[in-house]
Amino acid sequence: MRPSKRDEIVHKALQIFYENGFHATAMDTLVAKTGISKTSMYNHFKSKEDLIIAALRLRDEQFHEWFNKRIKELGTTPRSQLLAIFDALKEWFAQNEFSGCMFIKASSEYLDFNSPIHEISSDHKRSILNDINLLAEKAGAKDAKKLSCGLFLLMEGAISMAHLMHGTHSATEAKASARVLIAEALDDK
Amino acid sequence: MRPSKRDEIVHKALQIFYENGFHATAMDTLVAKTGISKTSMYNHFKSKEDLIIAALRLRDEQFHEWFNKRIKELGTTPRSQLLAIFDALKEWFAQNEFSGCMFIKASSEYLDFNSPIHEISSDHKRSILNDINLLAEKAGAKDAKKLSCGLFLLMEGAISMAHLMHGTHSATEAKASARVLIAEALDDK
DNA sequence: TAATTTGTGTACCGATCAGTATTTAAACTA
DNA sequence: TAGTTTAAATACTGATCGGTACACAAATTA
Repeated sequence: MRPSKRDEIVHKALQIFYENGFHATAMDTLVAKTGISKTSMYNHFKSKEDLIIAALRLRDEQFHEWFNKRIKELGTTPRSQLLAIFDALKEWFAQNEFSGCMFIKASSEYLDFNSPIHEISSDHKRSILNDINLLAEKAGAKDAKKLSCGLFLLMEGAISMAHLMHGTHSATEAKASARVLIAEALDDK
Repeated sequence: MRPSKRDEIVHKALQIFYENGFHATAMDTLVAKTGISKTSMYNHFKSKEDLIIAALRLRDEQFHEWFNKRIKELGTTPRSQLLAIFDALKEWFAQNEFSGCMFIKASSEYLDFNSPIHEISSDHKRSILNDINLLAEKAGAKDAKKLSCGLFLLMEGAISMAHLMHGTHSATEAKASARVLIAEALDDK
């Protein structure tokens, strides 16, 4: 098995699903836009849902890598890194390919809670929350769980609104509120 | 024109779109589940998109009415009403028909920024933010815009996460952070 | 009662959907 | 070089999609 072909399919499908939606992207569209034959696709994935799942797993990897790397680049201390979350978000929102959170979109289209698509999406969010929680603990928050939940919800709200309102504004607003939450969790004696 | 039939179609379509998704709900499904003939539907709406738009407008009305009413019932002062937002959300999340925000789902499926569906969704969110902002002003926040934006983002994050994680937890967490933001905006001299 | 509007049932349209069969060719492996 | 795996092109399947045509029934209006 040559893994490169499979990877090529997943990478290209991910991009097309992201900008077009899942139901709205037909397998024929994928064939037309990628130049890869349908036979090859069904050789590597037994169904469209399987391909979607693979794309979501790739996205999960990509996002985690980018998120944690960028936060560490934008902030030097755990505390500044907590705030840097929102600088990283702003950069993301500013990209013209930005089109919201892939997992929110996936779970919006596949509403069955038992669907693996829904499961992957919630797992993804849980692990992002976990990343933030580790940062909050390292920063010495008096209630790391409370702080990380607050920052996480601000982040999620900002992502949704950046998509809907089509701008980077929500990142700035989220950062302002994040500053308040961080100050309360770290400054108070 | 008898308006009752049109209303019946919109009300029933709203519910079905909400629990099944937009692309995933075929017009034939609507016919089967409502018992209303397809001819009648296309008599009142010139396309599926038109019906979706009507359903979203109804949802906007319904949500606003419920939201503002429930906040006023759950809180006596502007300040307690700001906090009551999250009690209202918790009630919403606890309903077993709850399946996330209809407008987030709509804009997740119809990704074209120029689509009227996208427009209705962003208008809806803007007016919710406006409702919160009015409350923040009445409460005497030193920076009402900042406070209302923060609470709004917490609310949006909580809605998304309640859907993904399938629980009411996010409302409680959002409320805890909201308390911090409200205290900072109202208590500090 | 006569005319008009509105809803229904049914059958249909061309397009498109996810997925498959078949054949042929190219590329890797032995 | 022979054999095996993988990709490709093409054409197809049955189901379903959004939307329409048509004939008929019920209710409203005049």
